[in-house]
Order: sequence, then structure tokens, then C-alpha cells
Amino acid sequence: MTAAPQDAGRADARRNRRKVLAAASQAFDEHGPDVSLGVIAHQAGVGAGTVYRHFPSKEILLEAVLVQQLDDLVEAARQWAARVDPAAAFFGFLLEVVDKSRGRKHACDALTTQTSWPRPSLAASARRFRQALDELLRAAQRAGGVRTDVSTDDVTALTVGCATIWAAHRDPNGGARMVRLALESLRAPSNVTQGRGFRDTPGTLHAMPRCEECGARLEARSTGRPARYCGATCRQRAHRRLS
Amino acid sequence: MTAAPQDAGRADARRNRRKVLAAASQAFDEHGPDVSLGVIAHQAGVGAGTVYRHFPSKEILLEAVLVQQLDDLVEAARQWAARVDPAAAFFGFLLEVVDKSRGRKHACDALTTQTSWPRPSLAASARRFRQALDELLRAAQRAGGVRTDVSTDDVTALTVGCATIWAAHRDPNGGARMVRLALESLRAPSNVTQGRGFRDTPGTLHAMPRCEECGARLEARSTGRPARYCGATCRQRAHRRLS
Amino acid sequence: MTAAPQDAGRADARRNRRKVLAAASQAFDEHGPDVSLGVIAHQAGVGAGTVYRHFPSKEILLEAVLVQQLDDLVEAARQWAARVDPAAAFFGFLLEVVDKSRGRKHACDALTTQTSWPRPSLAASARRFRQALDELLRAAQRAGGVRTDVSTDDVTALTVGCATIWAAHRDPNGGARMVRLALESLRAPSNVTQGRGFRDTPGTLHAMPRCEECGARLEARSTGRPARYCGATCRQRAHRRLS
Amino acid sequence: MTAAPQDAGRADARRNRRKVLAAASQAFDEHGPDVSLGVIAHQAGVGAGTVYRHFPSKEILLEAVLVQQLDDLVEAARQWAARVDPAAAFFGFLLEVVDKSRGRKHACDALTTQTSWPRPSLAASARRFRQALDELLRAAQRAGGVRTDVSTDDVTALTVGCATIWAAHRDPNGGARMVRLALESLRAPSNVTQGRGFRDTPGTLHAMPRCEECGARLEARSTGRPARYCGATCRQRAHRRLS
DNA sequence: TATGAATGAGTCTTCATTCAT
DNA sequence: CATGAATGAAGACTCATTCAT
Repeated sequence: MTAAPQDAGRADARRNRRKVLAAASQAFDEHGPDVSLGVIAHQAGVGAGTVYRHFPSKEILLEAVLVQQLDDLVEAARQWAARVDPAAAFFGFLLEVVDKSRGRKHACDALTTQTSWPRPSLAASARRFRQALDELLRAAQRAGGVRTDVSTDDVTALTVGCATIWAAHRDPNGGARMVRLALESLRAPSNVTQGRGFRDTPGTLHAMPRCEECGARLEARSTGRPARYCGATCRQRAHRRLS
Repeated sequence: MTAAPQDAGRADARRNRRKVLAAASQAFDEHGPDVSLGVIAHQAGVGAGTVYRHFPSKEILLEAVLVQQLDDLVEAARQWAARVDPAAAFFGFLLEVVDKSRGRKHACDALTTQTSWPRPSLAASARRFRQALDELLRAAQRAGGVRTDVSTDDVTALTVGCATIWAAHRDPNGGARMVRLALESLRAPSNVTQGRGFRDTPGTLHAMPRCEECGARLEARSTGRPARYCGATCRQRAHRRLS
Repeated sequence: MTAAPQDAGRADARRNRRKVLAAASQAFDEHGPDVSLGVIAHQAGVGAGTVYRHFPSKEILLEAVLVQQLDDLVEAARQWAARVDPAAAFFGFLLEVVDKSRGRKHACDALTTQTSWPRPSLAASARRFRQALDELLRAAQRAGGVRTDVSTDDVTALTVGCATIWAAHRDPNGGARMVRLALESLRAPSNVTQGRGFRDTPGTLHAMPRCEECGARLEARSTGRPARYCGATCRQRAHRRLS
Repeated sequence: MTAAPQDAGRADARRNRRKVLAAASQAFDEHGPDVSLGVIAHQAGVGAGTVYRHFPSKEILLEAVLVQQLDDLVEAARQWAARVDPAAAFFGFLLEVVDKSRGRKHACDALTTQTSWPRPSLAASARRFRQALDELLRAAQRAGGVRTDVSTDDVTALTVGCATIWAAHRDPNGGARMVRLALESLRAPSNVTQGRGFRDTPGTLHAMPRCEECGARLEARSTGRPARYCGATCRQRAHRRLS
């Protein structure tokens, strides 16, 4: 009766696939790439065979997780590029990458390992990520916001290193501060504010603007007053909550 | 036949312990902390039982390796402090730590993992390392060579991150360059050379001075002309080679 | 749309059963009894559940395959008996059994395994096969074409062994020759042509007569000139092809 | 103190290896090549890891079993050749091969499978076996005891088939009789005793002579009274037992 | 009724750890 | 003390069977 009754069985399968992927992503993040499939299956609430049905080997599962995480980042890059000026987009994207990548040591390792992966899907995603980063970098350099003597490889390595910095710091806030300090190294020399010491300047590296009610990313609005909500619904809802 | 046959066992034991430790250090560096003890025992040229005689568990062996590596770094810190001016000692030491730590992902992981280690020896070594770094940092800050708004924790995290940067970069030279760029962030703002872009400046962060003939570390000589050789023998040898 | 939509299910079911049986027969022949049901279901073009609907377990499916193959042989025995003289029928049937059974190691194994089968259908088919073979053997013995000191069990074992001979020989032609040699052992001693060595004598053990044009089995014609074609159509067709 | 005290540890290992090999041989014979290693390890009374230590994979274990069985047969061929006249040696050896091979369907399968084995040891053993059989066959043919129009491949296939015959027959004695009947097909035509039907003639195909007391193979003694015992010890022992 | 997704017991293999020699 | 063989608990993966859609 519904729009897709013949997809019912497949709907279950898709749901299970998503559950497995989510559980695997979390498990890999928490315990590294050596977590047992049993743990992942248990976390996902399915049997071992179900994991195998969707991902014929552990390596393929790991790849699928990485592909998804990379694709998410590529999507974020697209949105950053569409929303703010090139330099802000570049630094904002880097900070988002670092933020999401700390605690994903395995993902960083996988991305920077020289050995090629047996399956092409991850290589393709890595290529897309690199291209997206490259475009942001070039735009920011053209805009004069980023020094011109750094390459995409330089930025990639620095980003991975920043994820480590953040993860390695005892105090997450201190880690964030050091990350910003390190990322500032990329700024064009003329932009280095002189005379004043490095300070925790939240304005310099800011996060993606999001709806204050539901957290959705906000569409680009280059003119006018910056939007606080994703739409009328959320504005109304916030109004009700506040009154 | 030997002079002290009753000590032969002890001497053998000590030699075996060193062999195992060296093999384990290399194996952990090359294959990560999941390398099997069989590989280590084989590399060391001893039986599996011998490894266990000296290190009752794999975790303890890993700890011993880390302790040794940390103690080496602490010794290096002592020598840096004794040899050059505070800022140079600080940056030189950091670069040495980074250089030795890239390719030792497991060591960095272990040092920055929040979970406490079951055995106290590693914690003690980590404390000594932290203290040595702290002393170098404070001296450099007092000398005006390093910004005063960074803590030892900040530096530790940055150092670990720099090791990752170097290891993650496709081109080792590019990695070294990015590491220097990131470490420069620590320099006191007044010291930031303005107007000129970041360039590959080997003089800024230099390595520990070593004998040009045999590579031995050179003893501290705070005044006078910097020594090029570790002694007369090497100077003579170099002279012969060059003439 | 069809004439009998309410019978479609039954017709489909019967068709599916046949498809599964055919696929299973081929798969067991090709890959042995350990082939997975997934392969069989895929070959049959149905889902795993459909296989189970018709054959509640793998063992039952294997039994069904064997029953069909045995029943085919029993039918062949009937036709041989009806068509040629007793000795020729006996040897021709044996050769057909051997020919069909080489490459069906699993079938031979199953038939000669001492353990009783849990389901009676296979036992019944085996009984029918044994009875058919017994009748052919007795008739041939009565006709003086087969030595009288061999039993049905002897012939069964020899037949299975001949299938192995054929399958084990590197050269299929050489295998066929050795099979004929071994089967000749059954011929009554007086029939052993003396003085001449064993030669490849296709006439001695000949195959079931078939239409030379379309390959259909030829109906029994105990008198008159042996038929070459199954009917006027094929005779005409062959005439056209040859002229 | 003993001759090989330093081999003490290895003596255990050798004993375990033999135990595993024996258990594996029996298990493969009884349950086919798909027995689980767990069963074999349990039968051998060792842990799973011990099996793995001696045979790094199941395939290698299976190969080792086959190699041993083949080498035993090659040794038997050598002894047959040294002891009796060529024709008797040939038929005696064949009967011994068949006798040992019935119930070893997997061994026969392995020997006649066309696919080459990944490891060379089995191929080498198979070559040795084939060569030994070839020599016996040629000698018997030169002596006029075996028809000259059969090749080594023919004999190999026939032998494997005879093993199947024996195994397939309900009555082991009947199987043995049919095997002899089939093997008689190889005898040179002039040697076929005419006029008398095939009878169970134990003298025609006789077994290897063995010591009546301890069962050891008896050394060749082409002249004089055939030996009944392997030496004075056994003769004395038999005498005591009988008196 | 057909489908194919889910299950979970079982298999091979690895390896940290113990122990007999 | 050194050795390396033995152990057995896991882990990845398979597949016959069941069941929801």
C-alpha cells in the first residue's frame, strides 16, 4: 500500500546495513581497526553472518567506513565552499576535518598509508577528498588568505598532524588551541597579525554556521543579516521554547 | 674457560635481554605493536621462552621498549641543554624528538593514551621526559625565544602531532618542512621574521652537532669555536681523507 | 492474463522443482556433494527459500537427485532389455551406466555406502535398479553370454569400479578401453576369443542404438535390418545433408 | 647421557608429529578429506596448535599423509621386485596397492586428479610411485606375464578402479574376488587358462610372504626352501609357543 | 508462495603464554 | 637458564537452515 511495498525486505536490509556501518564506524573509532567483527556485530545487534552478508570481509567493511567518512568530508567541503569567503572556507573546513578526525587515528593512518588499497572504492574517495581540498586551497591562495608555498600534500599532512595534536593533548580545549595555532601557520604572512601574541581567537577559525534550533547546516547567504535558523519552523519552535 | 664461568649465565642473560630489547624496539617500530612475539624472538635470535624469562608479558616488553626510548630522549634533552643556548636547545630537542618519533606511531599512541599503565616504570619515564621538556621550555621562554603562552602539555601534543605530520607526508622532505613550519608557531612573536615568507631555513632548527667524521655527539662547548670533530683521532682521519 | 491464474502457483511450483532438481544434479556432478546450496539456488535461478520449500534439507535434495538418476538408469535398462539380445543388452546397459556414472563420484559413493539412508525413497530406487540389473544379468547368463559365477552384487561393484577407472584415466579414450577390458571379464569363458590379443573392439561392447540424425533412442526391432533413423523425417533430412 | 640427549625435546616433537600423522591418516581414511582438524587433533591427543606447528595448513597435512602412503607403496614395490618373479611381483604389488587403497577414496581421488598440487612433495611422490609401477609393469611384460598393450596409465586407472570395486562390494570377500577377476584382465592372453571358469584361485595372486611369528616382510630367497620366519629368534619363539 | 536476509554453530588459523626437556 | 614444542582461547569466515516481508 505504501509507495514501496516491494522494497520492504530490502528496507530491512538497508536498515541493517546502516546499523552495521554505524556500529563499525564507532567501533573502529573507539578500538582501532583491530576490533573483532564479533564486537561490531554485537554492537549492531545482528549476527556475525549479517555483517558478512553486507561486507564480505573485514577489510571491505573498514573500507566502507572510511569511504563514508571521507564522503561526508567531501560534502562538507562543498558546503563550506558555497557559503563563506575562500579563506574562511579553507580554514573552516580544515578545522572541521581535524575535529572529526581526532579519535579516528585509524582513518588518518589509512589515508596516509602509502600502500595502495586492493579495492578501488577507497582510492576513489581519497581522490575526491584530495581534489576538494585542493580546490579550497587554491581558492584561498588566490584570495590571498593562505600562503602560496604550501601544497595540497602539505595541508593534508598538517591536517592529519593536527588531529593527532588534538587527540594527544590532555585538555581538549588546549588541544583545540594548539590546533588553531598550527593551522595559523598556513595563513599568508601578510595576514599574520604582528605585535600581538597568539591568543585563543574563536573568530579566526570559526565553525560552520548551523541552525540554532535543529543544528542543520545553514545555506549560504552572502548578503543581509546572517540567518540563525534553518527556516520558519525552527524559528517558531525556538520562539516557543524561549517564551 | 672464561675468567668467570659462574658469571657466564648472568652475562649471557644480560646480553640476551639487550638483544631482545633491541629486536623488540625495531620490530615495534617497523610493524607496530601487534607484531607477534615469535617475530621478535626470531629477530633476537633467541627462543620464545627466553623472551618471557626477561619480560613476563608482551605488554611489559612494550613498556620496556618505550621506557628505553623515552630515557634516550631524556638523555638527549640533557645534552641539548648543556650545549647550546636555551632556544636552540629547545627547538633542537623538539626536532630530534620528532625525527625519532615519526615511524613510531605506537610510541606516540602509548605516550598520549589517557589510560594509565598498569606498571609504574613507564609512568616514571614519562614523568622524567615531561620534566626534561618542561625545563627546556621554561629556559627557552625565559630567554625570550619561545612564546610564553604555551604549556608543556601544549608542546608535548604539538611534538606528537609533528611526528604524525612528518610520517603522513608523501615526501619526507616536504614533511620535514611542514614540521619546521609548525614548530615555528612556538617561537616568540617578536622573533617571527616578518615580511619574508616561510622558507626552508635549515639554520633555524638545527640538529644536534655531531662529529663530522664518526658522527658521535659532540660534547658541550659553550664558548670558543664550535668543534667539528670529537677528538684528535677523527680530525687526523678527516684530514687524511681530504688530502 | 493467463488461462488459469489460480493454477499458476502450482505450475510455477512444479517448474521450480524441476529447475532446482536439474541445477542440483549438475552442481553435484560438477562440484561434488559439498557444493553449497547457494550455488544450486543461483544456478536454478531461484532463492534459497524456494529450494527449501521443495526439498526440506540438503540431504533430501541429494537423495532426490540420486533417485532421478537411478530411475533414469532403470528406464534405460528397460529399453535395453526390449531392444537387443540378452548379452548385448547386459553389456550395453553396463556401458551406459559406467558412461553416465563417471564424473558422478558422489552418486557411486552414495549407492555403495553401507549406511542406510534415512529416507526410504532412495532405498526403493536402489532396489529397483538392482532388480533391473539382476534381470538383465540373469537373462544374459541364461543366454550363455555372461559367466554364471558372478552375482548382481559382483556386477554392481564392477560397474562402480569401471566408472572410477574411466574417470581416473588420464586419457578418456584409454579409460574407455580399460573399462571394456574390465567388463569383458564378465563374458562367459567360452566366449573369450582366444589367440588374439585384446584389441579395441567397438563392436564387442556397443552403445545403445540411436538415430544417426537426431540421436533419439531407436525403438526395439528384433528382426529385420536394424534401423538407422528414428523415422522418415530424419532419414530424409540425412539424405538431403549427404547429397 | 644417552646418545642423543640434546634431541630430547625433538624426540617429543617427532613423536607428536607421528601421532598427528597417524591420526590424520586414519581420520582421512574414515571420514574423507573434509574431516575437521579438531577431530584429528583430538584423535592424536594433542591441541589444535600442535597440529598447526607440524603442518602449517590442512592441505599440507593432507599432502603429508598422501606422501607417506605413497612412499610406503613405493617401498612395497621395491620389495616385491626383489623377491619374486616379475609377473608375480607385478600382480602381488597391484593387489597390495588395491588392498591398501580401498577405504582410501580420498587418496585415489588425489592421485588421479588432473589439477597439479601447489606443493611439490606430493608430485614427487606420485612420480616415484608411477616410476616404480612402470618398472614392475615393464619387467612383467618382458617376462611374458602381462599383456603388452597396456600402459602404466592403464594400470594405474585399473588399480584405482579395483580399489573402488573392493570398497563397493557388499561382501569383502566377493570384492576381493572381483578385484582378482579384473586384474586377471591384464594377464597376457596366452596365459589365460582356457576351458576352466574363473575360480577363486588364491595361488594366482598371492600376498607378500611374511614372518609367521612377527609379521615382518621376508627377505628375498630365490632358491631353497621358502623361509617361514624372519630369523632364528622368531623361529625359536614359534617353537616355544607351539610346544 | 517466492524471496533473500538473518542466524549462529562450526571450521581453519593465529598467537600469547606455559612447560617439559 | 635457554629452548622451542604444546596449549587453547579467539578471530575471520562459511553455509545450512529459518523466517519476515
